Amino acid sequence: MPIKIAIIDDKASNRNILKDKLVRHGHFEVTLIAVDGKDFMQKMKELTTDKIPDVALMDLEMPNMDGVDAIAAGSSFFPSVKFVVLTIFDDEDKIFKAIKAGAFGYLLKDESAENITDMLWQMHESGAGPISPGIAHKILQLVQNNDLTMLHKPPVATQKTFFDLTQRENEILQLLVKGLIYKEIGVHLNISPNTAKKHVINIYNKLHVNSRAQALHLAYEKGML
Amino acid sequence: MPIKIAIIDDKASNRNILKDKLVRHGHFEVTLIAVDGKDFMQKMKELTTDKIPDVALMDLEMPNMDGVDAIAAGSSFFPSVKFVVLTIFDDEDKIFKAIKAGAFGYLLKDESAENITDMLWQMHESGAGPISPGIAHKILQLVQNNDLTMLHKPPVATQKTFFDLTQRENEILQLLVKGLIYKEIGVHLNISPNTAKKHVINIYNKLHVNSRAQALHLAYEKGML
DNA sequence: TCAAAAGGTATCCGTTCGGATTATTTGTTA
DNA sequence: TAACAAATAATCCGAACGGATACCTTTTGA
Repeated sequence: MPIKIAIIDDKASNRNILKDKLVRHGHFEVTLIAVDGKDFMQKMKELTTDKIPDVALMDLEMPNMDGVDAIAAGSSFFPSVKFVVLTIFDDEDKIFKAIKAGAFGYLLKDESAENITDMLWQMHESGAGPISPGIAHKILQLVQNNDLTMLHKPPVATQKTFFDLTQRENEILQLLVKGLIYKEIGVHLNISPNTAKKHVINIYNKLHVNSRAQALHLAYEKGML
Repeated sequence: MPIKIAIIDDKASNRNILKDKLVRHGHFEVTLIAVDGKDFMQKMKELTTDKIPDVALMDLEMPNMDGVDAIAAGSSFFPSVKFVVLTIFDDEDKIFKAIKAGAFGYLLKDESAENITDMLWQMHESGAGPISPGIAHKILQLVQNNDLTMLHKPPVATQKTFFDLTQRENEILQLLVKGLIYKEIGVHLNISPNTAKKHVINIYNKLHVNSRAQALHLAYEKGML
């Protein structure tokens, strides 16, 4: 049984070349191709079970919904999918955000095509997430330097990792989680229920969801509380 | 100029085989061999400047002074030396401790000799610490779950059935959590949306709540997922 | 200083939800 | 077998929600 792959990249040539390399390998089957995170989430919802990918190769910088957000949302809603970043970016910030969002691997695009397919195959064999050597090194340094220590005792910027909710929106998210209705949120914050609603809708847009339940799901899964 | 290597391992056969492989490669020169951490520190102090190793291949479990302590001490006193763990242990605890102690790389002994020499050479070329794929994967997971891994706090005894939800009700709760609406729940379970709704209302009654958000809140807080 | 970003308010509309009620069918167990 | 829990299903109603849109004020950053 071939490994089912999803490719998410806003650049057509990237998508095509990658798909080519994968199918040529023989053990891979590309079951989903998307041009950005939003497109990916959309298409995932419409897939039949047998087409749900084992692996999602995710670019990072994309319009509408970037890779980090897509991984955060995707790994919550489709936990069986292994999200592997495939990008040209190797800065610690992006690496860190992607990992915290739920990335299972992180590959650089300057890796040779053979290396990429090999590492994906290795992942299937060993169960270990594929990571480019240079990235592995940076992750190690991340652990070494107290970039992690700040996470032991969350100072301020802990949940600012993704989705960039504003101060107010975070406040309101906390109340949403408790199950308050608009009217009650309004009372708690001394604002109109209409305003509360406006904020909530804004939150939905940022999280790329469209109901309380979905928002709470994401919030809990990604530790935004 | 060859890369100067130190080998620290309490097992003679390991030391010899490794040394053999390295010298055979041609680019390496073994300038120090020690049987444990203490021996390593001792011998380092007596080395002439031109013999100070570039890399120290450090086993972990050793008498007198183990690898972690040796890395901690060694990286303090000899900051120019890159300490690379070479061991059979791949548990997160050892990995984490070694990294915090100052390890620059982490290789597993089940790596082939060619791989090890290759990765050491790569390190010299790229400046990135050599890390076995399986280890890289675990480090990534360490970053991902560091709040759990580091401050491992077993919450409460496993609860299973808190509010005596029936089988079906639990199924439906799972779907509720994902943000499905009645119609969708019906489709997923091949039942009428009305029935789905009935179940949900029943769940609310058992949990003593009256909205999806509140139900999810309880479900997450009480670990019913 | 001037344009964005963030926060606040309101209204309209169709959909979904939560609650209550009633009823049939299928197991289980006393 | 009688009683009961669980699952299934339908209907009615008012409340709440989600989405779009338009407008205003305050804060902030280039």
